[in-house]
Amino acid sequence: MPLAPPRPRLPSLNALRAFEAAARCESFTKAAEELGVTAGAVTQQIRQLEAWLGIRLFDRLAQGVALTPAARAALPRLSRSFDMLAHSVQDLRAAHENRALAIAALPCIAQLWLSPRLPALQQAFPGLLVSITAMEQPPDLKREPYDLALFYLEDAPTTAQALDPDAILPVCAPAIARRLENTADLANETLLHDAVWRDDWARWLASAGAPKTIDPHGGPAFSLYALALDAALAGAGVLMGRMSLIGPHLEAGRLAAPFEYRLTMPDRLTLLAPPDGPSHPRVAAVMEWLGSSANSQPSS
Amino acid sequence: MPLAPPRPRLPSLNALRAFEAAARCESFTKAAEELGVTAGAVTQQIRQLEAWLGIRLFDRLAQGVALTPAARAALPRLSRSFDMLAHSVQDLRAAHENRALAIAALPCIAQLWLSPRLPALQQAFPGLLVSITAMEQPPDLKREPYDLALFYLEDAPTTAQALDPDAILPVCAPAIARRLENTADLANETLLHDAVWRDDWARWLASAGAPKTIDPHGGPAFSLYALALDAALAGAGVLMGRMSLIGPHLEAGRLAAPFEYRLTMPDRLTLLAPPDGPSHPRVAAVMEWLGSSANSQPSS
DNA sequence: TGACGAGACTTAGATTATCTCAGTCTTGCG
DNA sequence: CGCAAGACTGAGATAATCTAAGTCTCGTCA
Repeated sequence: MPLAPPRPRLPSLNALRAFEAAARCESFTKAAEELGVTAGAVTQQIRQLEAWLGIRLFDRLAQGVALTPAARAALPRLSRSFDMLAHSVQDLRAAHENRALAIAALPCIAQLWLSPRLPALQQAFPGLLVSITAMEQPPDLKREPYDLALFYLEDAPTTAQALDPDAILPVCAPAIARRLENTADLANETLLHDAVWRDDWARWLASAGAPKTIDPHGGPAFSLYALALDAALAGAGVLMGRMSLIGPHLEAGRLAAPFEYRLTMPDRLTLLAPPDGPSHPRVAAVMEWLGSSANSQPSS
Repeated sequence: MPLAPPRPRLPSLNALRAFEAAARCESFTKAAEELGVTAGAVTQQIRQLEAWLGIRLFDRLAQGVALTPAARAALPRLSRSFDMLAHSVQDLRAAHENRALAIAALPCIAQLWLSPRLPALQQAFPGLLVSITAMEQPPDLKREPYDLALFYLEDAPTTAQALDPDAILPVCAPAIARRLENTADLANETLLHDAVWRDDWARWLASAGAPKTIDPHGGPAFSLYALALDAALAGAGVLMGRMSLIGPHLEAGRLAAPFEYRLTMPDRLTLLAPPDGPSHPRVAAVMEWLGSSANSQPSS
């Protein structure tokens, strides 16, 4: 007795993923960002899912969306499903012999902290392949396929290893440093900023007791810290430097610190590993190596 | 420090689903059938996933495929992920007020057993919406969105309710029955078969001690039991009838049973509910009602 | 009170992803 | 040796998904 009409099946998996993200973020815009698509795409996916289910999942408010009770009730299990799915994929990836150790890092950390250490890392772990991906926000290591993440964090989760506290202080080309005697002299200099850390100058100036007449937000802001650093090296102004990032330049004399005062920061360079145990055979060893390498500044 | 290149994300969810099905079935062809696509589509999805992961998931043998150890190791968690995903969707569907009770059934059960009971069911449960989907194989109720399934099964799981044992016996139009005195007379009659139950005549004839000269596989086979039944009602031959399906016709005299002997079958009509508890508020009551309605044959 | 901004919606059209189809290849089996 | 089963391939069709650009609604702020 055959007769097999295409059975009604699950809704589109992509629509479910969009819903999960939107529900977790409570925002279509944020979900779209997370998924790497436009908000309109999320709108359509959610609508499609609502049509399939025959129920409303979000209440559309003027300002954003709100989960319906039914959607809220189903969310935890749905999220756990995607967590488990991602975990399964990690299992599969783990089978890849000698695969690259995937590191996610803040762009400035990738360029200025990790990159200089790579030669020594390669020497310490012969044959190790490393892939580095720069991103602004720490990835969800339960979900995304990275073996290690390097970010500045104030509160490190238990699976993480936070390095020694970091400090900031003004740095500049030696020629500029020579004409700076006290913080008031900064009024005549160009202050260089990183776009994300725009407040660092204000914090340092306040903490150092500098005259309030200095505009802590004047001067150019760079979208990449490395660009701001290049500008400082070229003598274009005074940069608020992070010791962990500009230490080697200070030691080598390419940069000078006109003022002694260092402001210790609450966020520390942190090594994060996936919560479900190391996903790459050498993660633990590499983490330990990187942790101890933090004290011995790389040469050059 | 922006700069956000599209991050590497999870592999295609559809590819994962295809892999899960293929791995579970250990066959691309069966997986394709389950997913309702062609085998070529599965081939391509698996290849895409293998390329993404950088590992081989199946060993291609001349005759079919074999899971690699890595794939086999990851399968259980992956399957559970999809189970949980489906479960989440059920949660969402459950929020739909007054939604239809989705019943999956063997086509012959849907047409000949369930259909005649629907009027009384509607009367017993006013306002209840019912949707019926016919299919050859019981759906995986962990995965597919049905609230109730009706199939002939030998071993019912604990969540199921098996009805009284069923029996088969030859039935035909009364005019034909009058010229049949003993089983040997069947040699001169056309035997009607259901394509799926092609062996039922052989089992009954052997059990009834009929002459071995009768060819138990002669005569036309119908792809739908209801078609074979129509042929029998029209006097085209003798059908091996299931009591649960042709009972009303016997009672009404439209069909006659030329021989007394009934062979009790090992598979019984079984009501299956999803393992995670009733997904529809009235499932339990409907199951009970259907179970007790089995004894009271519907009229007409 | 009115301009603005945030956030979601809509539609058309473009872009991808996915599927089918038809033919091929290999191998086990009669 | 021919056939059947099961998987592969590549081209082309189809369907799913995304983007883009313009709307709409409401808060917020001047």
